[in-house]
Amino acid sequence: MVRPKARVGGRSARVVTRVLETTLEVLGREGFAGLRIEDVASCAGVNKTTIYRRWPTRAELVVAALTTLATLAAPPSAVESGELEPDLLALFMSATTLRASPAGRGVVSALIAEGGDPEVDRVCAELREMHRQPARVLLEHARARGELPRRADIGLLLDVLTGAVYGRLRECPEPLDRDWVRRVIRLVLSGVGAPSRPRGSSGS
Amino acid sequence: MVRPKARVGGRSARVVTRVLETTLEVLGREGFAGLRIEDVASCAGVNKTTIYRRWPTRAELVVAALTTLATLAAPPSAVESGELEPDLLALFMSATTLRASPAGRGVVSALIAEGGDPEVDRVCAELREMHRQPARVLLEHARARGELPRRADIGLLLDVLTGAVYGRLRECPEPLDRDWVRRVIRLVLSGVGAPSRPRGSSGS
DNA sequence: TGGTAAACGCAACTTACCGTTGCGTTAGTA
DNA sequence: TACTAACGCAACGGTAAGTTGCGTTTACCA
Repeated sequence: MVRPKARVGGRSARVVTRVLETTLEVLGREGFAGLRIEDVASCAGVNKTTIYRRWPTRAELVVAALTTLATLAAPPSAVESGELEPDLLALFMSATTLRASPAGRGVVSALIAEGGDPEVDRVCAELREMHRQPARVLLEHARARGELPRRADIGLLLDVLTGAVYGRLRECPEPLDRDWVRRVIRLVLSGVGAPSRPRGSSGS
Repeated sequence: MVRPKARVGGRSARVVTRVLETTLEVLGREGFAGLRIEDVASCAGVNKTTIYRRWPTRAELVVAALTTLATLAAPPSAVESGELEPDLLALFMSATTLRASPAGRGVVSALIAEGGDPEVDRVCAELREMHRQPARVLLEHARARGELPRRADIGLLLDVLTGAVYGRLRECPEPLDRDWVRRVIRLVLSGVGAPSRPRGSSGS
């Protein structure tokens, strides 16, 4: 069996990068339902045949775009200041930061959208779990150092926090209101029995 | 100007009812993206031309289905026992009850889905607000009788509660876990400073 | 009870996008 | 420089959207 010599550099790599990047852009503009292959092709300056040969179905294209461009799809590594509330706030606000770039909007729309296609849904669920992970770490560290009670249910906290934030992101396209996010975090942390910080002394 | 005699009873009414009901069923099965007019037509035992003449676009059909069948789309009138936690629990669990009927699944999918069409999205937002209303009333009554502190932010409570529940409904199709919903409610109510009920004595 | 026309069924049509195929051309690799 | 993987291009068939014309059914009213 003669292994065909794969061409990894040069034109092929350029095409792959451009197509996947454009896919995320169009995904952010039109959503999954409105994503047309020919639209992606023309925006990427590529013939649609090229796309079909590499990614047979629309779902595979979107899956590839979300998984391959890991640098974009990956959640921001949380910078821990050591205080739970401002760390969580910074983390959740990063969704708004992510939306600043065209491809980032595609990632966010994948985080909050139902694709309709089972394979796409699976990848979106993975992506959501990836984005939950930094928050989970923050909560676990906070519990380890006593900022959260030892019996705190971190899974439940994550469900409520991410549910509220993603729900808000889904319902209106405007950037997150920093103060609203802060109040959500305070409400939930206070519910689990975390010591509340004074109302005024929050870093902007 | 001769007013055309409208035909409200008989065949026309039967057709309208059957089509709109079928639309919700198909919406629950396939989602908005996968809803095909010809599919609705055949399932309703009606020619597709009939649908197009009455509802020119797919969006208008879905909007009509969601708004006209108000008895299905309407949220369950909350039966107040006088205690906040079990009332909220019963209210949120009704989403699962709603899903028992084929058309109810269409309503639920409209509550949690992004349509892609702006008009459909607007109606879905209205529908969500309709379903938030009973919970809002429960919370306001609870605050009025002192079960919640006077300074409790009811809008915020609703954002967090519905965000968590709808997020859960969206991510997996299984019925809501009653105990999980109860823990969400307790977490949030405890956060706002509501007196917590004993852990065991909840009317399952 | 019969006449009128609103509403429906049916078939044929255009349009749009999907996804495929064959073939010529470009450009990475040896 | 020779080879060929990968791309561009054009044309194709398939499916569903949405439209139109016309004949048929049937609700409404005199």
